[in-house]
Amino acid sequence: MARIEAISKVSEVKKGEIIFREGAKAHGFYMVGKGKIKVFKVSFDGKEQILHIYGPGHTFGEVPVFEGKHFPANSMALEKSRVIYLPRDKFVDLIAQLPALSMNMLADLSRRLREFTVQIENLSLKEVPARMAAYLITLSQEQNDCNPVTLPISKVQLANLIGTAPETLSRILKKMAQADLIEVQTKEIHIKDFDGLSELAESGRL
Amino acid sequence: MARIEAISKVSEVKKGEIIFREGAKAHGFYMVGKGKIKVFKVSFDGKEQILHIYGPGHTFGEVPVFEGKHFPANSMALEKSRVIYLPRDKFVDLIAQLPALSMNMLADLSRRLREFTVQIENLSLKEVPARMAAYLITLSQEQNDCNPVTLPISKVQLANLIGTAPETLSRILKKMAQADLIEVQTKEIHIKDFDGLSELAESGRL
DNA sequence: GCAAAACATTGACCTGGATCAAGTTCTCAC
DNA sequence: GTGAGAACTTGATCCAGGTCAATGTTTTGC
Repeated sequence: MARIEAISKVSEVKKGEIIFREGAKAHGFYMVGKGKIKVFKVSFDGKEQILHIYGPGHTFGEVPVFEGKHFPANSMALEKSRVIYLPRDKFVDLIAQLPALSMNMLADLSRRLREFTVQIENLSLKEVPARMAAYLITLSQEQNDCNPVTLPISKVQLANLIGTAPETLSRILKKMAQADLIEVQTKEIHIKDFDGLSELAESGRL
Repeated sequence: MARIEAISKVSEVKKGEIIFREGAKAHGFYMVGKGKIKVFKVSFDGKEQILHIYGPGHTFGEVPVFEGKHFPANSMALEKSRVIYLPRDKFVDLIAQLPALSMNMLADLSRRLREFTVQIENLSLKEVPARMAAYLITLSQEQNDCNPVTLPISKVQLANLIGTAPETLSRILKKMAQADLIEVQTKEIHIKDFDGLSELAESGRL
């Protein structure tokens, strides 16, 4: 960590600020120090699909460090954040010196590949209610099973993350509440029927 | 390569044979020697989404070598194939001895992450005609721009790869032919309007 | 070389979810 | 605190594409 810090450069970014754009030439990658960063794709007509949201301690934008020269997606701060920049060349030197670091990177990239397989499965094989249920379950686990869970992002962003429109998300939360699965209060969601939600995430229809 | 061969074990698989199932404990990973292997997810009600199809020389199933213990998806031979099995432990030893090998692995995993971002973009932000056009363009590049291109897989598998139903695929190929973009003859597709196809892949509506 | 199975096409129909439009409720800068 | 602008909800409408069913065409195993 100390050696990584020695080669890094910190910068503050405002909410809504772009860190990098898809296709831009990459000379290094980033780590989140504080705040939330979304990595996302944009369609021809402006629709957006979030690939991942990163919080403190997570790195992002590493793909072009190891392969290709350009970023495969865009990134933007979802709130006032601090990001740490790591120049490619110096990081590659560091990897050569520290074999453990390369094993960590391999594990990290593998974990992301696993996450992407889940995201592809969700987008292609599940309907919106199932994706939403799956998201709530993941969220509940991340927030160590406390109840109610707190949505960490706006519902517009959440819609972009699970691949739907805000209107649809709104309707589905309402239906989930009507089915006594959850109780929604702005950003707080109380999970009333965890098993029911799991079933919905697996196989379900609302 | 010689060192890799020394630790590997070859086996022949029939068309339709499963190599590994999602969730199965992994003790190593695979390389294709001959034939075609699909890696795919299956939904609760049996629908299938192909994540990738691997040909000779490509490795697959590495994710659990570096992270987690279980395969994140299923794999099956699309035709009579030969696969080479590489035991995890011996491969990890090899990586420790050969730093260049770990850089190759990092590049390989990064390339796949890049491919998955494209697949997520396609599934979430593009309609079926655009996905099909994009597939044809990729295929044409893979087959060094020769015309006509040859579909390497059945249309059922192709539908599972681009995330649609065979019926829809059929209708879209017909529409593309009507729009004078392509000419279809069983597995041969002659590309008549490459630019039109590119436009369709980017932004398009048919 | 032929039968059976797998693959592919076509038509009719239905539905999940996107889009558009119009309100309502939050939130945050001043 | 308050007002402007996000963010969110709700209703009405529409359509891409999935499903079902029937038929035609290739491929394959023997």
